Amino acid sequence: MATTPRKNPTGTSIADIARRAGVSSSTVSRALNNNPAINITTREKIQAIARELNYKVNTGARNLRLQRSHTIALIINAEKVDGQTFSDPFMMDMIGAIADELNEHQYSLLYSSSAIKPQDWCSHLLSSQRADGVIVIGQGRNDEPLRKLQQESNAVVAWGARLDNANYCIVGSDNYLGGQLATRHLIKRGCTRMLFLGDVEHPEIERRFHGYFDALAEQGLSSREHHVQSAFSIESGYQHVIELLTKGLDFDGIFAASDNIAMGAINALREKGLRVPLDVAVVGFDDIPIAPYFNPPLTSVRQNVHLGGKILVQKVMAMVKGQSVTSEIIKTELVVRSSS
Amino acid sequence: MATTPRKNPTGTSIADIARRAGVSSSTVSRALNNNPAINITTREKIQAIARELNYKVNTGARNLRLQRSHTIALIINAEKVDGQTFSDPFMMDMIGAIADELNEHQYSLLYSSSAIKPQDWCSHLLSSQRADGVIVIGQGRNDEPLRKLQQESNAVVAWGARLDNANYCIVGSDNYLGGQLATRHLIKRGCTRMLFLGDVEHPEIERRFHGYFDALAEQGLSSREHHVQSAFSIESGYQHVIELLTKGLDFDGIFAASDNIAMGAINALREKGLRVPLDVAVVGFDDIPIAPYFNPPLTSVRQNVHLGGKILVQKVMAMVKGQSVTSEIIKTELVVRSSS
DNA sequence: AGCAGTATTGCAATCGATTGCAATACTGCT
DNA sequence: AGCAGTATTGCAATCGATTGCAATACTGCT
Repeated sequence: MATTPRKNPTGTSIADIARRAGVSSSTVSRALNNNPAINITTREKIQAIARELNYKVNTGARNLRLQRSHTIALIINAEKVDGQTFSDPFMMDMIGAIADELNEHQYSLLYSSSAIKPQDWCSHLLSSQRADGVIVIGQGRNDEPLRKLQQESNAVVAWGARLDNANYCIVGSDNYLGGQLATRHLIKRGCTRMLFLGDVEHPEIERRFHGYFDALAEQGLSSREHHVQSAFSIESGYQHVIELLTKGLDFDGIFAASDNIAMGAINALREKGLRVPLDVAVVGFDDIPIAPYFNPPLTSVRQNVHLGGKILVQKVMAMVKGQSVTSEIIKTELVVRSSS
Repeated sequence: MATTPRKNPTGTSIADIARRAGVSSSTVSRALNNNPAINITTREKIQAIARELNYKVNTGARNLRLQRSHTIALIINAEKVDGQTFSDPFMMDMIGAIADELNEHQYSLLYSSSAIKPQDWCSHLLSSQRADGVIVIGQGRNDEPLRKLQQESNAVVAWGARLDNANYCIVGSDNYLGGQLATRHLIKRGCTRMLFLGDVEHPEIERRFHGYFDALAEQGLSSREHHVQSAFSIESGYQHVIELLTKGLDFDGIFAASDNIAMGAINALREKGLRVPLDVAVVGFDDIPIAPYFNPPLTSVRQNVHLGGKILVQKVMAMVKGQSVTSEIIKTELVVRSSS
């Protein structure tokens, strides 16, 4: 079945309504904006005509005149694996939360995956006046592009971890606390030879590692191996643990930097005949929707994604309005299940 | 740390370059568009100045003049569960694929979650000239809003199942085939008392059910229970199976309309002491990234999400260009793992 | 030098909505 | 009737980029 396109009659413009109502477009514009300067009778007549003609304001034209875009850009700053877009339920939740909150503010959401090169962020979004502000999810291994973006714009908020030389506003989970909670829990469960799985080049992961490291130190313990370069994917968690076990590394507790990594790790452990949590206890991070339904149900550090999305939007909106804004860290909590 | 906003100097405009170069803005515009009517020397001089001033075209203004938006709107048409945004790895992959493909075409992606009411789709996106075309993921229980959208616009593509009275372009997986493949596989595995989990009010699910139903009929089998109203969530799969088992329903095979449902179902089975696949074999749909890492690894019908995203974009772009376009069904394949 | 013919450039309008200011219409009063 | 004062409305410019058409500059020729 072929869907043959018809020419879209470009819709109704203010000029059309003006002609129909026998007034000037200024009057129509004011009437539609409910400007009390316009006589109530005229106003209602014009509004009726607008309804009848199914008039919808041309957002582009209005934004041009008003020198704003009424749009926030969202950049998912995550590297792609094998040309495949990074896929994490955590992201989906975050995007949803942001979209809903922007909707509350009557703002549009311009979505950009990492397909746009960081050096083009500015040109693509801000300089070309496409967005009033930018939300970036993830700082990446190097936050240089983010700092540059902030320099050229006045409304950038990133989801990530607080960095010393960051000039942009950061909203993120208390990753350090999360790392501590997870590790203390593993210690309490009797683990003594612990493994951290994650790529500490990512600031957020580094904070998680730091909390983990300090919690171990509290008890005079040290980490078996920590600099495991692991992306956020299930596959990488699996691969790394297989490798480590093949090398004969001995451990009884794993703190994984994400639930995806944790799930991959558990698969590797199972494959090598190790039981979770009996032989190795595992704690993840994120508490994605599937965590309680994994086998074994995953102990995880919960990030409050919906609150995070909401705050990200509120910060960026405040900056757009010219208000001054501070970074914010959101509490994390440990959700204990059977994997530990 | 407070991030104090500075006023954004609105960037450089063509007029600025014109002043600087001592020419008219027409000349600048033409030079920047590499119009050969402009002397090559002038052209290069102007381009150099533009680079120096870090000029970026104002997309809004250009689009207004050119009567286009160079933007495609993406609507995730999925109901929310408990006010939480629908979250499925499948969606994330799809969004990523669409974003990447649009990026190839130099188009922007305007994202709208289901927070916008369907009756507002048109006003929000098309009438207000915000998007040249619309991609809708999911037809929902009732595709009336979609049909209306198509009527008012000339570029709507939906991801879903072919419906008789649909006037819009549809791209989707071969759900019927998927249902058949899954069911024939279960039959071959020796299942005779089969259960379908899914909400057949959704056209896509209905197709899956139909394939399932017909495959059963081929062997003279019938479905134990089919009209299980199950959303796409893990929780609902879990809940339904718990209820059915509590009612004492007896079955040895499950075809779940999504991997999420399948994973929930498996949890319920396990909780009730049933083994997968020994007591009950389970097949899901989607083949989300976690499927092979679930325990047991999930047999599932794979949807080619990346191809799907690509085709969705190509269709909508073709329609925007005024070309005529046909609906398209993408092959599905069964990926057999240990859950069956 | 003068002219036709081409090469370059600029004027002015346009896309649609908004708004400061001026113009007009109306009101109520003496 | 005439006037001040208020209530309504419209003119014209503006946001920034683009483009048809006209104007100007230049080229090469006799």
